[in-house]
Amino acid sequence: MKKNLEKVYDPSVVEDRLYKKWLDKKYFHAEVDYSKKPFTIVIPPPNITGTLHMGHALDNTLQDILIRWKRMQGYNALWMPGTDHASIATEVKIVQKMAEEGLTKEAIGREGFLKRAWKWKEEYGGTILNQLQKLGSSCDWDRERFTMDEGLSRAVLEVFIRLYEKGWIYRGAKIINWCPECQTTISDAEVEHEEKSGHFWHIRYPLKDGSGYIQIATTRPETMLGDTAVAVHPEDERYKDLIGKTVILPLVNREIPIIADEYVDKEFGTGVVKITPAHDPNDFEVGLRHKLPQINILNDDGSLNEEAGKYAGMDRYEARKLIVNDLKEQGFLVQIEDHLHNVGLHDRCNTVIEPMIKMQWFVKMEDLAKPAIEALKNGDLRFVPERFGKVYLNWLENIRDWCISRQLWWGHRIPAYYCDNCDHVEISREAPKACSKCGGTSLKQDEDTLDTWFSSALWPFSTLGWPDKTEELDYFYPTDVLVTGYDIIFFWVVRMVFSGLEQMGEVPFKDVLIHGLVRDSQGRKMSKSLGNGVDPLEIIEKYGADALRLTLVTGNAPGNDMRFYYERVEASRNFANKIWNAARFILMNFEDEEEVNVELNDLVAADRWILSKLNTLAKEVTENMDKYELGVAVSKLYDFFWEEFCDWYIEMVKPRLYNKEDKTRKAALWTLKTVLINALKLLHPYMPFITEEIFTFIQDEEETIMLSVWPTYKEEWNFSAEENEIELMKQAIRNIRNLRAEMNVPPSKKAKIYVVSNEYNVRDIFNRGKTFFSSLAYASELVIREDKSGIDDDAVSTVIPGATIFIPFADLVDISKEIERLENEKKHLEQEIERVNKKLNNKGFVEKAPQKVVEEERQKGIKYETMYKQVNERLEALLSSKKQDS
RNA sequence: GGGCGCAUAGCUCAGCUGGGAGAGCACCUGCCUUACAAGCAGGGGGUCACAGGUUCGAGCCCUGUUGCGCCCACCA
Repeated sequence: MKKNLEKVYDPSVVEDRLYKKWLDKKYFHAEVDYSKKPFTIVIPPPNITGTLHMGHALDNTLQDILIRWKRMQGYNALWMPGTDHASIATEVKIVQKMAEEGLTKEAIGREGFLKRAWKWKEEYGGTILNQLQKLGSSCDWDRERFTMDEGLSRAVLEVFIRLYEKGWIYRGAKIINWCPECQTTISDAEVEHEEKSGHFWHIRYPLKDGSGYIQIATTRPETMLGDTAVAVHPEDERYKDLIGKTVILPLVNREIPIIADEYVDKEFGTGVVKITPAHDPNDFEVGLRHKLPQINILNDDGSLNEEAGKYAGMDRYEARKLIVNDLKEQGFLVQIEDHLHNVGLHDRCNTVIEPMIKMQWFVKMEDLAKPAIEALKNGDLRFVPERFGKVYLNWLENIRDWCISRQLWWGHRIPAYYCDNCDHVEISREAPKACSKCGGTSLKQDEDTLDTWFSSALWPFSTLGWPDKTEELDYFYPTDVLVTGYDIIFFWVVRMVFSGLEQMGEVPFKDVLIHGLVRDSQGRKMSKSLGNGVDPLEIIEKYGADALRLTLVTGNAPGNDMRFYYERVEASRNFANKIWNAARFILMNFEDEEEVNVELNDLVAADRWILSKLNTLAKEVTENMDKYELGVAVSKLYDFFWEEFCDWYIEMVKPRLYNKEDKTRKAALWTLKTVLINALKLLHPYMPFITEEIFTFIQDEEETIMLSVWPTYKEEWNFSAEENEIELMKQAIRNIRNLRAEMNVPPSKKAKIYVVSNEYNVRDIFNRGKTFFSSLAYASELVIREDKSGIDDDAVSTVIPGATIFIPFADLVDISKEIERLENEKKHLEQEIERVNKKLNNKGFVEKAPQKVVEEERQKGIKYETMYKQVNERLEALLSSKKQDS
């Protein structure tokens, strides 16, 4: 080592250079290798329309930490990357872009549209992956996949056909969620419920026999145009006699029956419900039970159709106003009540969805859900934190059939072919040449595509080559952990689990690590419309990817939301700066050294202490990471590096480094380098760039820290005696600093320090600590004695277990102030002794608490007793000398 | 209606299986000490939301209460 690092660390330069090196060297690439254990993560594929936001940054930082860590532990670590075609999001985007050119989907046709979409994908689809690289993500880019790749599309086709053949995919006219804006069906999971203030319109429907009226209440009066019955509860005394009678639907003048159904809640509203089977999921069910006609009154764009008579062609809300008005004029409207109710919105465009009956494709969920439920219950699948398992279960246990067809073009087209001649439906991997039933040759493929989540549900195995029997699949599946946000459990996690179990016979991953949302500093969701989003790339540009990554994992427990603060990024950046400077300092001192070969026997107490601390650190950090406690792990690393290593150890060894004659200089250098390298390794998953930059600078023999060996606990580095010794030194130094600070003594003012102890062992410790003790405690000289003879009576003092330390600040110190200080300390010690004694005199504690805890408490008691005696002695001496003075 | 989470220092949050309350930022004091002022040393500040209970011992476990937030659900 001859040169040194640049004075200032510039992440923007270093990060790009290192990432390129990692790519060139193919460090991220994983090949099947049965001699090693695999560790696999599949990325939650970002949408090709996406650009990196804080949520991605968090999600991918967590994954990268895990994958880098496992790679260093010797696993064959594969992080499978790729993107999702995101059918609706992408299609909307492309339609918008076409609109700017004055074009529509219909105008250019399906083929033309898909051509454009693919072109768009080629152009922008990789954007987010490039951005992930800026973050340092160590994905195996050679294996990048896209949900509409040839292979993955084959997987989709295969799954569709298999499920169809099992009878688990079917086509049916059922009530579905329709988005009038996007003009497509959406699944239940895509409907967001929002409480909105609306009205409750009370309307009376006249009885046909002229005997009066029956009063209903509705929040959507326009749907009355599609009413085909009025329902009451079978046991409702008020209406019992009316069951079976007929009412005349106002405005429409349709005769509809009064039926009885348990679905009606007697207590709610008037106890009478209008039944609109075509536009309400419950009414749909009621309609089926009573064989009611279904009258669809809506067009696909949300306007009313010809069934609506004079209201045909009007927008649904416009019609609502008019209908209310007409009802009022004709005397059918009884009252209008303010009412809070849940409105279903499409999560993509916030349009109020309309339930409608349409012929669609569905996945029957019952049999698929069962094994997925079982997998969680029997422990094959585990959520971290565990509570999300309940969310998962709750969803699966109440799941309804999954509507998978979409009236969109961008996606996997449904492999259903309809015979023009006989209406037979042919499900086939390839377009059939002739109808298998009638032999007709004119077949048309279903126009619809599949829900985008249908393909992402297969991601953990489709990316590994399924349906082919590949080595990759055999080796890397099931994956080890899935990292994602809680907002996506229903959409994706659930569907991957049942798909994996069904197609592969095994869970797609063992653990699901759930994280929360990154919010703005005020706790609001980051959103485009609010404009409060923080761009991760700007943060990386300004502070470095390491700083961003560190910020995102620090002080956060799994599953909890976090707020984003610039101050916290600065703190992270400062830590990177600290690491850099520590390394620079160490290198500086190596400048004239060719090689440092040291044995453990050569190490002094301070060296052993830090080594021992490092040893414990490696153990604890690994344990924390095993439990996905990344935030805890990283804060331990932070504290160790900054406090123990920089603030204490480096300061302790400075005198040894500066003295070229010092026989322990080499030991210090060796220890500095050893601790630094191991700390860098432990930090590498969190801060990959700066650790790599320093590591490769120091280590000539290894070309990357990425593939270096993860530090483990070594019995020979366990030095508990030296740990205690140095902790005692630290306490002495801290006490002296306190004294000086309390008396406002400037650091430039050095002072003679006396250590008085009647214990040989303690004096020995101070003797060994002389070198650094003097510099850290601002001592001009350190005198170690057996008794206090010859020390000025007005010297200030401080007490540590086994020793009293005196500083003769004769002219700086006010004796009465010193007495006050000692009295405070005495009081404090009295309190401590009392607390300890209380515990030790408590029979319950001594008998029931673990031996270790009791013993610890005894030791504390002994320690405080000694200190108390020392303080008291000091105090009495001062008091008597004060008397003499006066 | 059901489920879940949160309530700890001025702010934002950690606190792992119960064993003497922590961090970052902010604030106050003193230092440009030859790695780092993006720094060093020191300091103030908390009946861990409230009320019960279990325990030798509770921020942590149990019950209830209050406040905030989230998710699910077909009261029209």
